[in-house]
Amino acid sequence: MATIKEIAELAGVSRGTVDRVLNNRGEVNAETAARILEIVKALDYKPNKAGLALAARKKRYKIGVILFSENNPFFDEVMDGVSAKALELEDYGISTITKRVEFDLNAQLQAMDEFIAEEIHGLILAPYNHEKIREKIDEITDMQIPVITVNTDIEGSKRLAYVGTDYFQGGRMAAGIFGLMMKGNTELAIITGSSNVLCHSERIRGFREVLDNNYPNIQIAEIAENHDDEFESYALTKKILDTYPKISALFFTAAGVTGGCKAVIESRKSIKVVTFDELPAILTLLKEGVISATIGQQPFKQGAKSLNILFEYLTSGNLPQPEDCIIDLTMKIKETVF
Amino acid sequence: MATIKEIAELAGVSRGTVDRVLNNRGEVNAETAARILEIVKALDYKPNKAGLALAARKKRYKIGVILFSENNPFFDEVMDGVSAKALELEDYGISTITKRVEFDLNAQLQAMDEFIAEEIHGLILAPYNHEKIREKIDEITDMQIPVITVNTDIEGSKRLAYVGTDYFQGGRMAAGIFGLMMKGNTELAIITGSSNVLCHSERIRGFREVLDNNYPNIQIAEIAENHDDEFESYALTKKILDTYPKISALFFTAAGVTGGCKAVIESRKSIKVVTFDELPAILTLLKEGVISATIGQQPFKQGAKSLNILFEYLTSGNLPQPEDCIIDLTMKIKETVF
DNA sequence: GTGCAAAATGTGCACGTGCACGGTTATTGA
DNA sequence: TCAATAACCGTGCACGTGCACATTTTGCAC
Repeated sequence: MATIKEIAELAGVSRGTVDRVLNNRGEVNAETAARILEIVKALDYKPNKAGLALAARKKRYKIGVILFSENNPFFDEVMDGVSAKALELEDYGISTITKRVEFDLNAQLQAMDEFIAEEIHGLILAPYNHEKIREKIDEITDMQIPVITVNTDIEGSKRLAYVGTDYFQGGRMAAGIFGLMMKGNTELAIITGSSNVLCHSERIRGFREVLDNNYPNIQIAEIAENHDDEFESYALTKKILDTYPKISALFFTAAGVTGGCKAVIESRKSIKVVTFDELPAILTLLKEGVISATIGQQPFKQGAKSLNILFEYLTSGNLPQPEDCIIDLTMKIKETVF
Repeated sequence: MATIKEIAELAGVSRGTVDRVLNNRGEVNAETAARILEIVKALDYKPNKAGLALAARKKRYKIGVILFSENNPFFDEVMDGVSAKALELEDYGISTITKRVEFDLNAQLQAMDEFIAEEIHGLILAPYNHEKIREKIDEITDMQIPVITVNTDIEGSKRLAYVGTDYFQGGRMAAGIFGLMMKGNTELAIITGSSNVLCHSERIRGFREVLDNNYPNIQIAEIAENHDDEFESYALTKKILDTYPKISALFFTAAGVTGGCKAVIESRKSIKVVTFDELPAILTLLKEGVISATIGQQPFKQGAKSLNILFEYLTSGNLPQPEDCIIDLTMKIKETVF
């Protein structure tokens, strides 16, 4: 692997000149610069990471992390992922500050402002979906502070990248699972969350696409909306199971799963349930056979990936590859839980 | 983060003395050593990775990689994982040499001997399951060269770690998928490979465990053994489908999948097929709906993980955590293939 | 050709670690 | 008491990079 010193010797100049060319700092004779760049290209020079890290040790990067905290084990895992990566990158000048805020527009805006005041060098944000958040993200980005949206994207914002799953694809996957499980003409219902939350609407869109094209035998009897309230979801599910006796499956787009499952258990009917995430409560229901399958979003990986992207961007200027940012969905069934 | 220099200042000695204590090189006064170790512990000192890498740049680690090559796209992907990690670790003194050998005892033994002669510092091996390979692994390990078995383990050998999936768990997962898909009393057949190859026997063991305990409605009509020969598998499958007209599903433990599926297509029956891996041929069959689900073994990840474990061991002396070495199984259905 | 900026280039240090070498005390033997 | 030896410890360099500063070369007016 080539070093700056080697390039300098080959070009017949000193390390300093090569350095100036590589980091376009200071004036260098055009011919010399061209010669150096040629050698750089020929040797496929890439700066040594260890040397880079050592030299950059004086300037540390402070990364702000804003996640939701409403007794949400999902974001606990995102946090674990960030922390694990932070430990790994400690030697490379990365440190993190975290704020866990309620699911509330103003709380989030305030947290963002506080981080600006603290002069962070990058921000990882699980965003509340609102125009004002988009504006604030753009404002921060314009200050040369890269922002990563994690788990939920704010489309049209100037964020550096979105790290999370593909909601549409998640819906398709759920439909595929029902397609495997269900025989003959049958009905199912969808229990979803607030329709203005992207994850629900997109999952339903993907779900429908697969059903329409591949499984005409499966009909959607009703799409019921709850508001992340377990009791509301319980009542809703109960009513649906009473109203449509032919229903044999339920698709939860993520909200109110435990409440809904309570109604399923009480109904004593054989209902196939598919949902998202691998929270302890869901895994328990999976193990008990109430939930047939659950689609995981790898929150730990989302957290780790987010920080890694910021690290690469801040230390090397590397832009994230869009395909790297989309986290794979996983699928769990009873036999994969212990 | 503490450095050797800081520790030295606190202990009132020089960097050299601290270095001698940390790397137990040379003689140090017992009291001084104790004092230093106390400070080390108090500050939770961990050597700076960048400094370490820079200092170790003179001594490079040569890692040998032995994988099978019988037009096997699976090991191509393992190789890709190794290569990707190798690129990442290039700056930390890691280089790799690869040998792709046929599925043959002597070819593998010879490759191992050649690597010994080349004075490798570590070995990643997709082992041929044979007593002589176990002996050779032990011999290499006794020479202070760590060995990683990848994809298949050689149990009882002195290898540093096994990186790969849990075969037993893979069988359980397959059974779980059939459990979801199949209704009422029904029969299935298992198409497997050589019974002395661990992956087949273990998968069947796991498969049976789940069926016996959870799905008494599913009966195993026959377990047929082929020898990784697509035509043999085709004939075998054809015969089974003729012999047992009630059969509604096939479980391939990994060998002869395309041949078997050819017979399934020709039979024009509705047969649920579950198998392993995500080779192009299998993904095509999945997309076409011939295969219902396939269980992935993340070969890329296996390769990357193997090299990473060797790196950690060689540069820092870190021993791998057993739970880190077991690679998660993934599950793909039609809707997750593009 | 002399002076004098400006442009171009060279040099030295810091970062944290490993390691070779040299140096300074205690301890032993005569 | 003195030299010889062992036990113990300090110093300097290398590794690759970034950056501040020093130095040389060039261009230009007089």
